[in-house]
Amino acid sequence: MEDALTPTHRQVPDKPTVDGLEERWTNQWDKEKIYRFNRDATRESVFSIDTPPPTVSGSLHIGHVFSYTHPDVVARFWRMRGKDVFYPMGWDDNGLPTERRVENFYGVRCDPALPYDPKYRPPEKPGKNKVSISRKNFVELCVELTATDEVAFKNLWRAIGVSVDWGFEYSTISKEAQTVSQRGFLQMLTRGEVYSAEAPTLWDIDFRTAVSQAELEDRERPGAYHRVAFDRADNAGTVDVDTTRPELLASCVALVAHPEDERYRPLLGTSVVTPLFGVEVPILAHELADPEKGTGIAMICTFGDTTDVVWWRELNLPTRAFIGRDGRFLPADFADDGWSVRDAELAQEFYDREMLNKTVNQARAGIVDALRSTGALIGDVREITHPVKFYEKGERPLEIVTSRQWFVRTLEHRDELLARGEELRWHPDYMRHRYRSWVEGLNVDWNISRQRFFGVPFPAWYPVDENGEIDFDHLMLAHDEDLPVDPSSDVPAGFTEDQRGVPGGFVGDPDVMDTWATSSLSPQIAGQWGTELFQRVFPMDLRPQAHDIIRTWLFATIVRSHFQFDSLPFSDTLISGFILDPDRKKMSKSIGNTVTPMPLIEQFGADALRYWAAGGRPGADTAFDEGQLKIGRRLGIKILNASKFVLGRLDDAEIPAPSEVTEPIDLDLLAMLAKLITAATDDYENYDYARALERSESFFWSFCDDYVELVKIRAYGEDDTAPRRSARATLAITLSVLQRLFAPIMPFVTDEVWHWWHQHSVHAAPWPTLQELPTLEVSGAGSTYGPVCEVLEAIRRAKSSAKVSQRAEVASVMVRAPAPFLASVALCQEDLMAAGGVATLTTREETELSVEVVLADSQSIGSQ
RNA sequence: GGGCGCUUAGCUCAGUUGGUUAGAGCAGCUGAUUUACACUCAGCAGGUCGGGGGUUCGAGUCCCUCAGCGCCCA
Repeated sequence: MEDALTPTHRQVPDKPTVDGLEERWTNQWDKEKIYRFNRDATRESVFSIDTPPPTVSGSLHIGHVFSYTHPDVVARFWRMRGKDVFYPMGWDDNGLPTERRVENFYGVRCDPALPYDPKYRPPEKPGKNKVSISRKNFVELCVELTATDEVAFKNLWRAIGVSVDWGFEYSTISKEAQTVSQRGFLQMLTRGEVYSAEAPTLWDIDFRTAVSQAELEDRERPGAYHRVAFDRADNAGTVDVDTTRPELLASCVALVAHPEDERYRPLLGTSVVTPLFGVEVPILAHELADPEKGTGIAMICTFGDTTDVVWWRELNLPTRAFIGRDGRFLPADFADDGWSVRDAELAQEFYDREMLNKTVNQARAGIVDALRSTGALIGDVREITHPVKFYEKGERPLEIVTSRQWFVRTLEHRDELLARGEELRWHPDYMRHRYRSWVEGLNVDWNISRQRFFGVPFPAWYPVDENGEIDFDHLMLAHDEDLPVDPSSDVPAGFTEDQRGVPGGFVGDPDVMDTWATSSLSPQIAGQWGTELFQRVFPMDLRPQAHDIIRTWLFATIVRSHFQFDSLPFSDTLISGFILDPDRKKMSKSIGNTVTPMPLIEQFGADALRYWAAGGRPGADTAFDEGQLKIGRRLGIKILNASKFVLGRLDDAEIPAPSEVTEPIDLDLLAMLAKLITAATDDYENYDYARALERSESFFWSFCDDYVELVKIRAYGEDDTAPRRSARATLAITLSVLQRLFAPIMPFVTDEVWHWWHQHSVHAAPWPTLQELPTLEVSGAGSTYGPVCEVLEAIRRAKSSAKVSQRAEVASVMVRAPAPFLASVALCQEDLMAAGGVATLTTREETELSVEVVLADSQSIGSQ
């Protein structure tokens, strides 16, 4: 500890500059391996960070600088506090965003039916029409492109001084991540936490994949209410139903009204007949039916939306799902036993003519015409705007199709998951509400299978029976020691490749895992689950992330850790806000208001960007402000110059010890410094780096402008006197502390100035403590400094209003004030007179404070 | 519809448990200027703390209510 703080030399450049510090110190840190994790560390001494792996297929923007600076600042603080900081870095490269980027970048499309071409190269420029290539070729291109993307990301991370240990770099498509992911899956399966089922699934008809509840978003879309008359089965009249989706009439399995709704109560338990198809369906009651909506009675179809799924499940209704994976209507058989249909032949004929193979929109047009001509459509169609569920990356409304998917049981663990959310420490605390309302609102289990290509495959195969049918009930799983496996090229135990897809043989599970199913294991991947490392770093200390992925990444990570380890995956989470453009709009590629960071680093310096980022408090959306970059740059320059000034004059002798601080003003400054250390340390421990910065910054500017000005004549005088030694010791101590307080936020400039008088990096130096200071009475801190500065200000004000130089001579100063104030001034009288160029200073005890300043060669100027 | 956050100087934001005259930076204005720093320094000006009501000796801060903005969930 002591050694790292003891100055070894003084070597101050003539013209210090903040330009070029990034490359110099980044290289030096690499060389000295400052950020390398100590693998022998015990869990107690470790501070581990569950770094967010960014989506590398996205574009780099200023938001990355913002959100990655925050955990880095925290990491640097704890490193200086003596923790063994485990700070890995990952890249999230699997998943749909990468597939889309590859499709557009190369002009290709994956067709799993095509054979692999080992010599395939994509066209130089993407053509107008996408070229179909095999799955393996497609995946190879994904791997290739993400590798170059990752280099660009890594360059930025290094440029802004993110202090990760690059020895722990991972990517979510790597073999290691796939192994962890498949192992996690197999163990969930063993414990019964995951299941596969043929079930209603949220489905994007363009991407041809299932999506999960977390990937939904509502979009306002035009729609129309159609009032449709259903004949009562007893012919006692009609029941009118408003619907926005008349094309689902064939899938109608019931009508539903609220149990308390007097209008429909008498009808509960009776039946109606669907128009056009003549299918008899019951009228049922359910709380979710909204009496205010339309006529107050709704059609339940399998499946128009997620409410239909709830009704279908809770009311035990039959399934008549006809929308296929391409969004077109599938064949229906009205002669089937499950139907209670008046005239099956007529229904079949109508369906086959107006519905079969049609898109949703085409079928709707046909149905509406037919309803109108039969008189079942009541009144006019009423156009409305209503929220429609979309896949967040999709372009057309989601459909709900029935398909076989893998689900994680989240619903039945809702209460435990809510409790985990309460257990977690959130910064800021109010972000816990986001998690709670998400978990409370879950209505389907977490679907983790995607019908896509670039992802982690499910380590499973199914037997094919003698008739060529897939037997989903007799799953064949990979063995742990064989992981990772790809069931599309690997073969299950006891089979050979030539048995693939033939009767009596097998097929591999065709799907890949949702990207969150892998990234939710980031602590296991980064911490190398299964090795000795894992016990040293898990559960992690900190999960930093943005608030938009609380319902996905944070939630999913908690689910996995709760199941696997019966614990939280991390004790604290630090939620960062979004970056807004200067007009306070969210930055996004589509609006075109994103800001590219690299040119800003060149213009202002990485420290300036970090300064701006560190000003954003946890959770607060922050506007991008170039003005803040200028101020950050200015602060960096000031740190250089102040350090140069202090150290440049201390190069001819030893720096006096703390015990040699004897002058009251010096002791008072150190008392204030002690308060600053305590407060800033407290701020950092509570993840309030912004406040720590603010305190340090304001102390630093006062130190430069007031304290240094006050003592510079005493400190740099000719004779080696006790007052001179007192000032020199104070300057050295304060500078040392301030350089370290700024180090987490401005790592480049602080390491530059630290090396002017120390051998090793400031980032390996200990965090400042009160033990470094002389013994002090802290409670009255500022009682001398404050009054002295007030008099100094009065002198400056007098000079400023007389429009003369601050160096102008002052003939006399008269201070009138209460006794304690005068006593403080007296303690620092010589410094004050020297700093102000004052010839004579007199005091008089009075209740009101006033300072009278008489400039040399001038009129008396009074001021208060 | 439910929830969360925000609303303080022209702009960006601090303001810890209610307690002197509400702070900072930027921008503006007035000046200074060779001995650390023009990427500087000093000074000035600028606010009925979103509106209304309440609790209190005392409210930017606590309570109620209204309005606007943003986000989350349904």
